[in-house]
Amino acid sequence: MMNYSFPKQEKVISQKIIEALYSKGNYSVYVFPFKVSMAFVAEQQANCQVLITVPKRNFKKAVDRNRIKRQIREIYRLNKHLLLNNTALQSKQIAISIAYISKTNLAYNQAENSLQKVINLIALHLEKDHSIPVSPIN
RNA sequence: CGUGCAAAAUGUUCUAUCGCGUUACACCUGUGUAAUGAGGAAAGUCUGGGCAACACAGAGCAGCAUACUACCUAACGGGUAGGCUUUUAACGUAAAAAUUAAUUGACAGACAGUGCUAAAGAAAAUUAAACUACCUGAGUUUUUUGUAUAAAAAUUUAGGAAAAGGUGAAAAGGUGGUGUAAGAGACCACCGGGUAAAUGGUAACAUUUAUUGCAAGGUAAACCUUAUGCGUUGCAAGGUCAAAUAGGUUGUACCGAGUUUCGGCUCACAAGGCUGCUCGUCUUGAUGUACAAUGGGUAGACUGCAAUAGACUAUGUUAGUGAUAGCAUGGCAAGAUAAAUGAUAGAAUUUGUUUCAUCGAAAGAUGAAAUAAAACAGAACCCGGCUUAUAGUUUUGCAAAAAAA
RNA sequence: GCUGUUGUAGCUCAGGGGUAGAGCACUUCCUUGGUAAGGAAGAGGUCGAGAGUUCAAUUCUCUUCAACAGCU
Repeated sequence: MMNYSFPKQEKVISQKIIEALYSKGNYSVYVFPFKVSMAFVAEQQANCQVLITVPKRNFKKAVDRNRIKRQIREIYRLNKHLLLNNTALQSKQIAISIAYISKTNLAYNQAENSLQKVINLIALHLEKDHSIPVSPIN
């Protein structure tokens, strides 16, 4: 049975993690219309935490931003099993930020394909990282 | 009948699957069940208040805001009614006025004072000026006539006057007449304005009468004057709990002079706070010494904060022209915090476009199918307003044109 | 959420009621064997948008749009 829920523990809330996501030279993927970056964290309640952002510069109105964020959240919620079922993740804790780059409204099917591609790339990176004994953080 | 503009009202619905926030309950303590979950503007942050902290909040100056009258309201820069006013239309007329309807107004004061008023124009602000043109007197020249005189023209000069021309946004009441050398409110009639009184109205103001020839434009969204009001900062206010790191921090007493009944009082100095400044007022007494107390505070978390409560709201009724107020009955309805209230699929509803069919002279109407669209916009401490944005539908008003009767 | 500032030529900025300028950049000419520098001339503006006050608005007032900054 797949777990499609998306509780609050799986969202990035701490400001320190957000700074870590954007400041350090982390692993990042660029697949249109998303820019995804990833960081290793510690002492969090969930294995994988997600931050979804839509820039105010591209979308002036709060209605548009909210709608795009909700759509991205739905896409992630329905596809996160691709990442969480990966065995490489079991021993680690990561944070992911998904930024929406495009200036036009979101096309659902295209965005779903892109996000699936991104998740696969991240899973690949995790497996490679697992082969290296020393993790880059700590 | 349609179109456009303005104002007001309304602001699509249902099902399935998978999810999110809050509250309640249950237990296996992180799951389940149930209930519930965004607007008329939630927006802009333009305003008034609640609430909170700063001295339970002082005076003057400065500063800011408001500005016809009466009323409503917790309060307001908001609203209602009225007055005056702008524009348009109708009616009316020779033309106006008056009247009616809609509409406009940051609607106190420009004889308290200071400034500004370009270019153009002769002259641009307190009794202004004279370019062309007008009139009178004097001189010179020319022409006419037989001469003088006289007349006419040109020119110089001394005045008159402000009517005509031209400039300008504005040229010192307007129109018509009398008058005059020419003219002029110099005088007269009507219109407009000022002053006073009476009447009506709570008042703004209106009407009538009398009187005044009527001289000093505009700008106060220039400074300003008058009247009224305003303490400052905002929930990132404020309060509680509290890792790591760094190091201390806080309270009390003593510490200038005089006096003393040893409780204090007065004076001086210094530091700090209270609104930008001044006054006034409050607190403290440097450094240091002694004693006492363990905390203070950042990341973060909780609270403030979401309701059996209120300037709440729906309906009815009473009072009032109305805003609104009273009474009766019913209702209690979001609370997130990198920020919930959704996503996907299907169906219905409304509207547009295209095609087809029927009716019709035509405009068009009805039905079916396909396709597209369904506005503006997302609570963030809470209420009252204002402003701005809004597809489609409905209502009201206005505008212009065409067709038919 | 709250508080403020700024929009003028391609760029950086003046101007604070009387029809808009400076520097750099651009165009043409002169100078040089040629280029640069230098000299002379020229072009380029809805003064963010819409209303209002005024005879007249880039300037004053209101509304609105955009950009930027500060407060944890």
